[in-house]
Amino acid sequence: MQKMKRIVQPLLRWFQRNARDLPWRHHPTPYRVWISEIMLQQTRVEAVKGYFERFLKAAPDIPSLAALPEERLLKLWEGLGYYSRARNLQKAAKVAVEKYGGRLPASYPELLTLPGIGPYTAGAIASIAFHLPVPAVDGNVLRVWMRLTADSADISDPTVKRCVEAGVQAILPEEHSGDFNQAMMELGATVCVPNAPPKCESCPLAELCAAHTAGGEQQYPVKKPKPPRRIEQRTLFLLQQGGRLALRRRPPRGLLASMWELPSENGALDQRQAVQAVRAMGLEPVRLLPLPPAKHIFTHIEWHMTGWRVLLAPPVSAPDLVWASIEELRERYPLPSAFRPYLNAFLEKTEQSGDTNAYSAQRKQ
DNA sequence: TGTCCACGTCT
DNA sequence: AAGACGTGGAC
Repeated sequence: MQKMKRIVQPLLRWFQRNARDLPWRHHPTPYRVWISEIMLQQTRVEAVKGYFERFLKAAPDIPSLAALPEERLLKLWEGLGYYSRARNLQKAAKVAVEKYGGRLPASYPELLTLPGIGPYTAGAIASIAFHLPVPAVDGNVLRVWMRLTADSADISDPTVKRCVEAGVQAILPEEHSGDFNQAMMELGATVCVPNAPPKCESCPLAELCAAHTAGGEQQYPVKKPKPPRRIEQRTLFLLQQGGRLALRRRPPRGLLASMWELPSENGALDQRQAVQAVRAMGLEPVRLLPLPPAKHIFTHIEWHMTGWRVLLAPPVSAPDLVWASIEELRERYPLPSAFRPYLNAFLEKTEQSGDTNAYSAQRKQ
């Protein structure tokens, strides 16, 4: 498959002229490349842009990342999703401090041992930051490669990815491995896009592309359909008292681990059941007002939510809850996006006038 | 509305 | 090997 060697020069030249100007490309130090690559796992460039610089400011180097309090760390990650990425980032930072003198190790196999760094990310850091000749095959590269070779193997199969890694390894330009890997990903993100239609008119590799010359770009890549999501009914409570809102910490494992949430119960509770549930938390409801239903879609679950706004009789004592002010909702407690519709309902009722805070700003976008 | 991106990593 | 783990935007 040395034939694929012909893509190298046109691709590198195309990348030189068409690389997007992205914040993490400015000073591609190992630390910056690492943070950006973890943020970019399963996450679009546009979503990461708003997080990268703020994160770097809060944790400018590996020791400061290792020392960040967990709540601050998760707050910096709030809204990005896959929160275990943030925890693994910090675990790896601690390993780097203890084992590698506060730096990332400059070798692919050592990078692979760090939490949160798998084959793709190890390849990306090794090639982009350390200029080592290692492939970095992500979903973009896989799609580009399968189209270039008109290969109808199922990319859900892990062995197929290993074949593509071997193929890239065989043609990788030793002196420009990082640029080559980035160029493949950039082409996949901006030209050889998923779904209809890839922009073959502006592709530097169109004439070398087996799928294109056969007129069938869109048949690739082939992959297994995903299993359907399961639907869960949840009832959320907006427990209000003196302008503050009750929050609860989620368990440290599983869905939205260690994030904060609105107190909630399984099932769609009617008013009578909701009163019982609130009493079971150690609180005395004065009035319950229904809130509109909302839906949140995770990869594998759909939450169908109903909500109750609950006015409480003081004094109030519930051991598992904290009472957060608007300021603390914004600055302190990491809250996943799933709760935003109901947090907004609280803020709309609580805000004095049209002032701006983090959530009302997000709401207006 | 629903489907896809989104192989990325961990378990 | 296959399921868990978020989010938002494009179409």
